[in-house]
Amino acid sequence: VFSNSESEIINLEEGFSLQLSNLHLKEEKTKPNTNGAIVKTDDNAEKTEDEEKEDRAAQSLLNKLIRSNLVDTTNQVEVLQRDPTSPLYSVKSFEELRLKPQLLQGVYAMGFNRPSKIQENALPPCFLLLLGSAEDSPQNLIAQSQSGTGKTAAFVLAMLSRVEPGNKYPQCLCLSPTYELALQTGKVIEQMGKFHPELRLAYAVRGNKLERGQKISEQIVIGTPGTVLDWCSKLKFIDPKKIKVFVLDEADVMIATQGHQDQSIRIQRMLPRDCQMLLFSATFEDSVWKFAQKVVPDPNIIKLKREEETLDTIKQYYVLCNNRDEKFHALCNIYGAITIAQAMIFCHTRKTAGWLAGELSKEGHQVALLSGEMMVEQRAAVIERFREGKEKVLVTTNVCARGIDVEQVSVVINFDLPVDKDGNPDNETYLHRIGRTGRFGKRGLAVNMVDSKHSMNILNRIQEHFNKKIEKLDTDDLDEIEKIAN
DNA sequence: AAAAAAT
Repeated sequence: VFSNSESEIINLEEGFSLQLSNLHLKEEKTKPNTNGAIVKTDDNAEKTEDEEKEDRAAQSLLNKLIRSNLVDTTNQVEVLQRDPTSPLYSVKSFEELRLKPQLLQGVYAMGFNRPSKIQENALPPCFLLLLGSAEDSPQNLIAQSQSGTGKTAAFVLAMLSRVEPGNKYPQCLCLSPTYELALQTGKVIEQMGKFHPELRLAYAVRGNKLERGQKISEQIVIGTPGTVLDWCSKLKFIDPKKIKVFVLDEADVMIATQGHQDQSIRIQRMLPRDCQMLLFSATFEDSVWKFAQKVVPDPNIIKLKREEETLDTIKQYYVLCNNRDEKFHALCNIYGAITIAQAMIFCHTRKTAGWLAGELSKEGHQVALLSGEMMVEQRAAVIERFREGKEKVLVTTNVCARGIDVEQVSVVINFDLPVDKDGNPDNETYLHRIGRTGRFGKRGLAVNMVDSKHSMNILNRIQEHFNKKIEKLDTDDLDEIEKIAN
């Protein structure tokens, strides 16, 4: 089915009927682990050179064809089942899930042909009933997998498959850490569910005001913690007892003490006992991981290991300066190089972000600013312009550190290094920030601006944590920068 | 420190 001829490629694009069986002929081998975990490893050992060459050609073509993570080069998935004796499901096609035709149509219309690695493993526990398992209740899940591996589509599919469009009340609830991410995920839900005529989505976000006493008729709700909590409790727009699926996107921040723990847990306590809980994130710091297992009853656990690879596609540099003004001038020097595609510049505070955007404008560089202190209407407009490519450079805070998916972003600049409230390096945020680039296996560039001995020390600790060299960059050497940016 | 918020 797969071929290099152009006519066939066009057919594939139009019909979305691509069969990828050729790429995954090898059966996966599973071997039991000491603590009941199953570690699956793709075995490529007996492939001939020709086969490998064919695989490589096929993969590069596919990547060009379809903007998705169809071909996942991940080599290790760790699955820890709630019941280690039950069979280990792993779906190789969306058909196996026996989705409603309207939903399958939505999946294919988005350009997904075959489940990504995380989807292969994460979907079965969400679909046990459909797969004809003896299990009667939907299973809970904690899933960790790197940026751009298809987490969003996995939990959106889980929600859409369980929703009953005929029932005009909220049945699925998804929480996002920020306004912008809620909008983005909402778009995915809308796209994937667009062939279900009756299906509606409500946005429980800042600025979305409803009349008192009103009830929400939409079957799915996506929102940010504060608004969702209000809608469930004092405003009573949502009856939390009727929620069947509860999703925490960027789950680690959603349950972290320094994050949205209070509100998320208060919402969770209002849900019925048999409500399915799905936690997804690219990172789970140790203490948060323990807490997750405490709040999610009998979870299935999926970990997808690809940290090295993520960092392989993203080149990391640092620029040595003595103070904030020097950082600003260094940034001006590389502005031309970073605007070849799109760039995101992260600052520690809203104030710095505002200042930096102002200074860059004064120098005649066009930049957009996005931070949490802005009005929601303005925030929606800015992120939209950035998505459309009307803005090339976005100066922002940690509000955009996670989840924001703009394909053209090829450079991430840490104008300030990510640190937590105690001033220690924030490794999780670092990985999330630089994960805004290098998406879909593309190459990405991260530049860290260092302005003191203290921040150099923080950078060194980040470098040690990921065990990955961060090289020095001379911002006066424009040739070198252009070369890297290209 | 940022984010969340009909406070």
